[in-house]
Amino acid sequence: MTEKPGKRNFFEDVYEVVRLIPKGRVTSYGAIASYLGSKGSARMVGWALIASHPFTKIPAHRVVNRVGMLTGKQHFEEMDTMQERLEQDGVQVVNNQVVNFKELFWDPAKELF
DNA sequence: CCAGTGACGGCTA
DNA sequence: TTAGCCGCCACTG
Repeated sequence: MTEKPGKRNFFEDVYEVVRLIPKGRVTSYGAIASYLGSKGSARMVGWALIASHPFTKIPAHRVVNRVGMLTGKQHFEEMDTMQERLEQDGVQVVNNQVVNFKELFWDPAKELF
């Protein structure tokens, strides 16, 4: 996807944060964007994940929107892939929604540094 | 170059 | 309280 120098830094940063997400935990796009400094640009985080999907192997299934809904499941290899992977991590998902999302929520700005 | 879109989030009615 | 609109940033057509 025509990686350009400079902006790619933002992408790499997203990948690193996502990779640091502990198993059984989930985070939101806004939290990552805020941690990167581009708070408000949560969309860019999602875009970065799309771009990284087939190229960079990262637990993108641990990233959901601020409601805990698996909005991006449609972008996975299969729609159920995201939910299955989450259940594999021990995260309960019902109706495309993470159960106890608030408890499983992992904030990089707080937990990470 | 201009307009539309998109794994979102926060604010206002 | 719930529903809808606008805003941020990058990419495609």
